[in-house]
Amino acid sequence: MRVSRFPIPTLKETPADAEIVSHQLMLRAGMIRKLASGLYSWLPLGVRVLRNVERVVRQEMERIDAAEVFLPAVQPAELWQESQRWEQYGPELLRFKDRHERDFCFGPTHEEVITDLVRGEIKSYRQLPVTYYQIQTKFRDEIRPRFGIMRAREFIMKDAYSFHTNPASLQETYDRMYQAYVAVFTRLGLGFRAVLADSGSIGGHTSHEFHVLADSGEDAIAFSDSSDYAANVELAEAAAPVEPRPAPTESINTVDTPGQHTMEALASFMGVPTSRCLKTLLVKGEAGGLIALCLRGDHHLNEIKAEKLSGVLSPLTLAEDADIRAATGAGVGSIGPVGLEVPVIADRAAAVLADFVCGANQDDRHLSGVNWGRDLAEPQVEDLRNVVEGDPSPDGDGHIAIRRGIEVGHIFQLGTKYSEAMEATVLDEDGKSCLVTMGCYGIGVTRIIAAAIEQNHDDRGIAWPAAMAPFQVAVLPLNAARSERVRQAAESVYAALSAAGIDTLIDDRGLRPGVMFADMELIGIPHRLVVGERGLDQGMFEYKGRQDAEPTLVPQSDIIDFLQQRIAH
RNA sequence: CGGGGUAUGGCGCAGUCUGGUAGCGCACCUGCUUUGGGAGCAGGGGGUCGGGGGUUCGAAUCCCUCUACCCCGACCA
Repeated sequence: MRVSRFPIPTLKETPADAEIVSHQLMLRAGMIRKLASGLYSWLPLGVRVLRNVERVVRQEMERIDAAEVFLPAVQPAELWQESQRWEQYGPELLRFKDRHERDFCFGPTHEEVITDLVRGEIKSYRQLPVTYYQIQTKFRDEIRPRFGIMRAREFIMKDAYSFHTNPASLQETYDRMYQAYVAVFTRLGLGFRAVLADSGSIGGHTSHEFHVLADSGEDAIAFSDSSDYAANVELAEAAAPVEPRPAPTESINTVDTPGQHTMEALASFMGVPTSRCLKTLLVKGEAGGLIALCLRGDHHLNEIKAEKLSGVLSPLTLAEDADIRAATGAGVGSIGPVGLEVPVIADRAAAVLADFVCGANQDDRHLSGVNWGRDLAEPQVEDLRNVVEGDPSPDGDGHIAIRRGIEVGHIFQLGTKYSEAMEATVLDEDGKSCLVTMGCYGIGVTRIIAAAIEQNHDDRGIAWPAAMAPFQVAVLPLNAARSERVRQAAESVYAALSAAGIDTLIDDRGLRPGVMFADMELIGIPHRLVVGERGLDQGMFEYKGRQDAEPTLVPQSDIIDFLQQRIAH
């Protein structure tokens, strides 16, 4: 392509409302422009990157025999009512009516549509297993779109759905899909990890997320420092302390604690570490009453773990202030489990505290020297908290380290959640009707692009991994307007590279060298070829890789071979 | 939705407190010079100051109201 006919509107200045580097660079490189909150137009350069990512994804899907489909973005409410998700999904689901006042939504995902398709088309176990996939625009009305393309409302996703007669077959496809994901992210040149994950609202059980490791990531990933254990912090088990609870040494005592409403303030006021304080949270129970959740003062509640406990309302809902006062006689900040008339569930670490500090259920008063089993009943003990750096690894090998990750893929074993709700059945060998078992597998195609930039940039701009680069080579003629020799040499090498099947961009804008250099570095073209009088006098082109410190001279006659080799690895 | 902030030419900003009819840098257009790391000089075009209402002789500036966008928290590929 010629830059004169392939507009790349680069920006010298960083747009004020772009927070993270990938967002800034995508705007500056002229890949995207914002239309409205969470909605972006893709310019020609961005589209080329997008197509490259899609191509790799398609190839790896085809390699494991997944078949591509294209599904409606607009979906009828009836389908979502069948799966119960019309009610469950909440305001994130963009709903609207057509001219006949019929309810529709813009698909945030396609489980319902694909299940509907399959139940109509697949009748026999002989047709299974089968895997469909789609690469399409989806829409989620995010509470807070941010970070540009990273958390947009409209985004492109690859979703695959597999259908089976039994869990073993699902496991087999799941494993192949896992390997396909490893292949996709490896080919795209990303530093990533597969981690154990929660399956969330989509349902099902076994689940892995694929995360690109980056400090700007929105997810916290727990790793073992000595084994290959990796899990989303949401899911990582906090092992029970090995040390037993110490014997009580203090007696219970009521202390006036005016104005001490945070754990930090309370701990310093009482002269104890926050790890000797007990934090009590009141949440709504399934039966309508309240349930007290107790944690060590230095630990944080894991809401996903909490809402999975029987008796606790899901989704987890904190009690209203009025209900808290009615149940405890005090306000938030002064509540504790002693004398409380509601069920008490303590985190494993909180359950081995002795002589601890907790709220007295009277405003501005706390208790010190409190002990389970002596001053109040032994609580129900559960894993309630987020793991923290230094915790023992749940697999018993090593200790937990926590890093940030960008979730770019997620695979689930759905089981029969959707087939049951939507009555997707096939006839088995015995001619009996049985529910199909499903898996689903997502890749955030647009998000991958932002994640790749987070991992591959420097102070000059983007440095694309080869598989994503919008062009492989940039040909830069210096002073072509003054030198017919330069112009012709540049045109002929451009033609030769293009003929050799190499994606090449020639900067024929006739700008000063510095501008071309800066633009090509900003947009991240991996290989740069400078054509100037100086080099031509020696029969040379000047080559520089995006990450190279110094250019190298390459004989004109060798240039195609030379570049093909560079591009190949 | 709660808390904080912003809105002035394509982009980045000043001007707002203390009302007097809009400015700077970059970008854009023309000409000349220049040309191996974002050129120089000269000339030029472009803004209902987010919308509506009000106060005033006069509003970017003060008051009311609406909207959009950004940041911090709860949602997810």
